[in-house]
Amino acid sequence: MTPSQDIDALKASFADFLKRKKYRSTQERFLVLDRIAELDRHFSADELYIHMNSRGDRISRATIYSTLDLLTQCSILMKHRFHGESATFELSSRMPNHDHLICVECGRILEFREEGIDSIRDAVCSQLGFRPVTHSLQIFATCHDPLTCEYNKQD
Amino acid sequence: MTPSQDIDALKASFADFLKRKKYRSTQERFLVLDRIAELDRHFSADELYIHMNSRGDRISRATIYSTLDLLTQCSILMKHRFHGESATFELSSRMPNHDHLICVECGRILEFREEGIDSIRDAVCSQLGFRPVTHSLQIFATCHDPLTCEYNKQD
DNA sequence: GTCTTTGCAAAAACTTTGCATGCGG
DNA sequence: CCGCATGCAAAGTTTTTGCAAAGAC
Repeated sequence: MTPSQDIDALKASFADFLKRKKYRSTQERFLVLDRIAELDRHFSADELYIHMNSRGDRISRATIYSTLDLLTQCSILMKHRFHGESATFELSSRMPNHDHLICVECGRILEFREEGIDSIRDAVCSQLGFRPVTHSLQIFATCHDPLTCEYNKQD
Repeated sequence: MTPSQDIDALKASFADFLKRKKYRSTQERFLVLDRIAELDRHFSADELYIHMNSRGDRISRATIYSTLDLLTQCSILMKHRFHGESATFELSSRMPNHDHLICVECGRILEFREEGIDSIRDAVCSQLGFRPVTHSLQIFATCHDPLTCEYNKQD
């Protein structure tokens, strides 16, 4: 999905951010970015930690958390907080400008694109005197067919 | 802000939900709803626990968490997960259909209303075969004037 | 060489669970 | 009175922090 050629662009962008903020360019920070590109899906900090260590990288949770925070600061990563879960991350470039629909019955997460949201975001920001960085729209909904949902206590 | 006459409507709606789901109508559950209406703002589970106990109510965290979950299930409460924070709740009726803009520099949270979001939500749901329950739009942005933001490491 | 970053483990923050007691139906 | 709900404390999760050692500049 993400063409591998994009990874170099992400690394360049990350390197630029680190330099601007006077943070150091360490091997671990770029290794984390590599492995995230490899995963190419939603993931939690701990899932990434397990992925990397089972793959042979020796890296600590502290470094993972710290690097995820840096990557989120510079918008390479998008950080989501869906209900009841630990934080979920994904590459912003993986599927630009998409949002999420969460089934409140079974917890499924669907991705969708809706062009109109960007203009709403920009309008709100200019009205309140802010410069938009990013957004996260979460729609909570139930299946029309309750049989496909597992945890419906009512039926 | 929330007229106190609304509290009875909320209680009736909660009672109805409990009956439908065959949950018991306990004093604690309605007391929690009373105190939430009293707060009339965003709050975390622990803030409510402290509010109630410093007010003289003797209630446990377990009951708070359990009741907040019930109140969220029946849409009386809205549960938000902003970045890096514990879950934040608020009465849905407090300011219907509003969303949040979060300043990524200083963490301020502003509330706003934007009518267009509802139609986007409904369109997405009908397209994907879901029935909308609620939504949460979080816009992350920076102040135009960086001086009003505190944590900007760059300057 | 200096000073940030890392790894490790311990701690903190937040939430859930187990069990005995209490109260709603 | 039966059985779910509560209170308490303990355990579970997720994330952060302190400190010594390693690595970036």
